[in-house]
Amino acid sequence: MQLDEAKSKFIEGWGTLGSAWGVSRTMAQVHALLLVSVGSLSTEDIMEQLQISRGNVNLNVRALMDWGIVRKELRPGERREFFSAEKDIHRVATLILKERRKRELEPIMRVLGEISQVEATPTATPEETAAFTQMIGSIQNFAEFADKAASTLIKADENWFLSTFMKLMRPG
Amino acid sequence: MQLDEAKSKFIEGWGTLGSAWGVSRTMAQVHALLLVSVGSLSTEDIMEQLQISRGNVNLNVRALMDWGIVRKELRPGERREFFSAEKDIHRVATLILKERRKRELEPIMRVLGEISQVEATPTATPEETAAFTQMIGSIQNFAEFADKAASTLIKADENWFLSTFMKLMRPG
DNA sequence: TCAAACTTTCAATAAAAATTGAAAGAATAT
DNA sequence: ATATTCTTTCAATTTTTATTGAAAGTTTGA
Repeated sequence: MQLDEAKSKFIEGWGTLGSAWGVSRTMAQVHALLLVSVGSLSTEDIMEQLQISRGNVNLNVRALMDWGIVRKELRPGERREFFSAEKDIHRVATLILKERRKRELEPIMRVLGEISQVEATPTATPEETAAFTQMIGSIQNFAEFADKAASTLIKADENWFLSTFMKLMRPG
Repeated sequence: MQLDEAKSKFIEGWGTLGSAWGVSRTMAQVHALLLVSVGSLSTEDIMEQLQISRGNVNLNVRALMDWGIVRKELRPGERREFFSAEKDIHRVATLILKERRKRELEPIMRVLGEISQVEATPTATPEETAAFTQMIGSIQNFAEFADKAASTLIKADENWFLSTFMKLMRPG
């Protein structure tokens, strides 16, 4: 397979994966393109390679910068902006986890906290109320567990990466 | 807060969370409704409580059954079907992880495997090709790591649940 | 200060996804 | 065999989300 074809397949696959996880296809594709590009790309480069409009590129590179996984790069003597992706995939994962935790875990935890203080009323049987409280409690517990697990995971991943890196540095 | 209000807030919150993770809002809401309902619900119950059409209910309960987190329940002497959600949240998480692994991890792994055999051509510099191969390799490694971590996590979670359960069973 | 070279914004438009509802299909009882 | 009750399907529609492109905004150099 040729490099260009391989890049296209990656961009397509990454886009599909993204949209399955609630990231817009184009945003994931811009990310993919920057991941497999050696230097940094200008808005026009991205427009051309993905066949999308200027506004769309601008929107998506800014979103990617909000996630902390794409950086703006300024070249001396050039007025226009260039963009490059964080290439360390472990850092990418960490940054995405942190951001999703803030955007999605925290809001649902707040809701769960609020509704866990449901009071017994004549409208609802005590059994119903108890069952509800128990379900919410177990979801809260699980969310806490998942949150801690994710933190541990990030650390484990860093260690794993480090040890792999060390092995590479000291082969044989 | 009253039970009804709390249930509504949960359904809304779960729906929002779902759509952030690539699950349709309505599907997540049907799941949420079943999670906080004590018995099992009929199609009409769901239609009424979520104010959605019959076809929509049918589509979404079947999708939830595909995920293995909702079951069809038949009551003796009743012709219509009733639905209930898996209430053990750890099992829910396990089932969702398994399904997403199959649906999303496996396809992207296949693509990564294919494109990792990119060959050097006159069109692309060796540096470009090498950089690409390295990036794909690190994504493959990471995906494998994440996959193993998820399996471990599920087991850890089961143990955690078991130990919590044991404590509850032997209090004081 | 002005012009040139960019970036950003946003109303209009297009595309994608979700939803409806009625008709067709199944299963069960009489 | 027919009626009844419920489930499933799917073309049409609605809603939501993404995209465009041109105008407005910004920065830099002369």
